[in-house]
Amino acid sequence: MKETIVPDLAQRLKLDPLPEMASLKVQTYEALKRAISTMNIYANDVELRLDERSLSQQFGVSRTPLREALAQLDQEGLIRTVPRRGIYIIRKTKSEILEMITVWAALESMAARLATQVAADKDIAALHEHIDHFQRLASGERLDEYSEANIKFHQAILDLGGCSLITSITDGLFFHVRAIRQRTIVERDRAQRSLADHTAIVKAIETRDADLAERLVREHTLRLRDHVENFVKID
Amino acid sequence: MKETIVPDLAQRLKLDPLPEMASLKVQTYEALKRAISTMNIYANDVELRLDERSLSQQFGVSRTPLREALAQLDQEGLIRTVPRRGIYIIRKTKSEILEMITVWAALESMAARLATQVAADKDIAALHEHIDHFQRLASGERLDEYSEANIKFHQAILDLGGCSLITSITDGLFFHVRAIRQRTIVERDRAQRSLADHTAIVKAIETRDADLAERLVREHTLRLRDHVENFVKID
DNA sequence: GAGGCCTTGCTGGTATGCAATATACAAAGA
DNA sequence: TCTTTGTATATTGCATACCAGCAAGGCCTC
Repeated sequence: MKETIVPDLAQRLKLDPLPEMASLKVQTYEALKRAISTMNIYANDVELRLDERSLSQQFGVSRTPLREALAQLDQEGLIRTVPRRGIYIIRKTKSEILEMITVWAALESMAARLATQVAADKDIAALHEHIDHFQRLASGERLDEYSEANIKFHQAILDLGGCSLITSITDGLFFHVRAIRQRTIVERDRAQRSLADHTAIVKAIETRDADLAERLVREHTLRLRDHVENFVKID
Repeated sequence: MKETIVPDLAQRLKLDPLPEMASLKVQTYEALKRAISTMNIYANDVELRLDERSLSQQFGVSRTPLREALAQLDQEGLIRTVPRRGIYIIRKTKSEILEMITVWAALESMAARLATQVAADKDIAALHEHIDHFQRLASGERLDEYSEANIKFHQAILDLGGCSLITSITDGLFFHVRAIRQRTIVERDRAQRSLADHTAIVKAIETRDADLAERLVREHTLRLRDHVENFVKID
């Protein structure tokens, strides 16, 4: 294949990277998901019912791409469409939340195990930044920022496992966990305990102790599970 | 709420098991999934491309419910639709298969741990039937039946964990694992090893040894992972 | 006045037509 | 002969119209 001067010319002209116009289905899906995650689903006064036609008007698209977006959200468990009744935003039950944390524990402990085998030293070292950030926020007042930093740390470990399927599953899980974040009363002693746990976890990964890392992650997350089970009221 | 005699009457009349006319979308979805699972995706001569119009004619439905079914299969990772190009049946890459087995290992080991805590004795005892069945088939010739019995055993453990989210995720995983079953060359010594593993796993669950059960399940499944990595050619 | 029946409107489900675009092929020019 | 460009075709994305089922409210009957 003979190379022409076109590629160089294009770069020199700083041509449009890529408009990358996403399909209306995807746009609508993301807009809906953002809207659902923004609103506090678990408040009592929110309207849980959606309407295809009014939504299509608000978004300025026809019902077809909207319905495709809704179908995807339905499969992800964020909404539920009942034929000839309506479309409802789903509030996860407490037992469903507990199951999600259980799966989270299983996957992250496996990711930690994998991390001890495949992660690069510098990537593991980067975990300390998460701990520092977490520590700063743990003594502060901003509960949501603290919670977000906590999730970020765990996502970092999940990434370190190098298993994209694990991260994609847990991403979906964290969406729901975030939604009930405002319901979780995080005491300060729990924050200190979490900090100690995180430090121990990083140390275990650094020393490439697969069994220890797995156990610490599992126990840490299952403790959160027990905490939610005992102290969080959802239904 | 006043109870009427209708429920009893209905049962007495052996009324329709389930008229429950599923929507065309669901029917199409299930038909497509069945078709995909029936055909050997990994054969070389299969047509990997689908066509909306011809499919809608074959199923006798319009494109709309068909597209919704396709969108769901797309999200599940069975197919992939490329705009203005076509719809393709996806062959999972080897690394994707390995990741699925890794997640499987993580979830089943957690399920085994949960089983030691929540499962009833009689349900655990029922595992022996799976082992017996597996043993009979392990020495036979029918590779697919052997493989199916193997999956059934693992699904039984997953069920014993009592976590429906785990079972729903692994169900999706097993679909793909089944698809490459015909590609896996299962040697007989592996079958014997599996049988020993299964027996040890059941024993660990029976004695309510959470750590042991989890470890045995994890190591057993990760061994399968290594086996696939080393001896199965997919791409 | 109360209860049952019927009408009507609202809802999601389905079918189909139009638009946009990526690909392949053919034809024309260098 | 090779390259380029125009066009035809094939394919999905999107929009609109219609259909069927359920719920609520009004009306009729007892």
